[in-house]
Amino acid sequence: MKLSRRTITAFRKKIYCHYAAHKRDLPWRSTCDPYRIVVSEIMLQQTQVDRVIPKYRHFICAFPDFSALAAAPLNTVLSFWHGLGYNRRALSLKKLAHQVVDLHNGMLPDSLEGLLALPGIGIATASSISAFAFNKPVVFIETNIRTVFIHEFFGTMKNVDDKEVAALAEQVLDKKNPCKWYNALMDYGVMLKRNYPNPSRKSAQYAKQSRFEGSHRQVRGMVLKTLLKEKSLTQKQLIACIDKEESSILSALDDLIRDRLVSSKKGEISIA
DNA sequence: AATTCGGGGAC
DNA sequence: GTCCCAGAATT
Repeated sequence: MKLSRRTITAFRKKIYCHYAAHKRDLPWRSTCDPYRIVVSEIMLQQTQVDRVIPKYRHFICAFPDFSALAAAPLNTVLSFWHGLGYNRRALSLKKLAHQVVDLHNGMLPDSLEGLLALPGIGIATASSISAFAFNKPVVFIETNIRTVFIHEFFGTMKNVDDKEVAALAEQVLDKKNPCKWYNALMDYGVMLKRNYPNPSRKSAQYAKQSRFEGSHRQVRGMVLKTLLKEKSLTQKQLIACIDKEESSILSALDDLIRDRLVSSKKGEISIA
């Protein structure tokens, strides 16, 4: 879809007007420190803003820079992470900090390729960091952005492909102010979701998650939480702590060990 | 292209 | 109860 000059101008004006009136004041918006932007972006992966805010503040306070995070015990990092979910992100983030310190002299790479080479960073996060930390005019899509374009340009159409969304995102991007632009765009998407049934359901990329209650990842979470509290346990003790079938506990434990979140040495199980 | 990974709050 | 979340890594 090729947009006219007038459409582009009007669209930008609408987004920026909404931003001027309803901008969200978020803690990671008051900094350009690449470390803080990285922490916020990783935390925000599949995790709602309201839940990230307090966690982000505590995390930054406890681990103020890459070297502090790299030096911290995983146990401590995970205890700050608890409540955010997707605990592998915490491990990836800590590894990332190590790499930045050891391989990049403490400076976060500012190229997309450099960012993509870091653990836990995919194309969406690499692009977000490029925009928010380095103010680069990259084109990217995440759920709020997808919401805006589907709602504004695709009407009742279903199975809208991200390639079509990206083509629009490229045309309307304010290349002089990418950081501000994307913040404004995302805030507009948040507003839309409050007022309409989630427009992202009309995306070809839309998929509903499997239920959490009774799931394997629920047991994983319980095992990890138990180990954070008890520090070190035998397999038998661990099983006694968790009200689930022994087989599912052991399976979850295996997965956690495979992910290197947990280690088992001489029968003693603990956070890696 | 499909799965898996967490956990909490809004509804 | 259902839905969703500033996605990434693995298969």
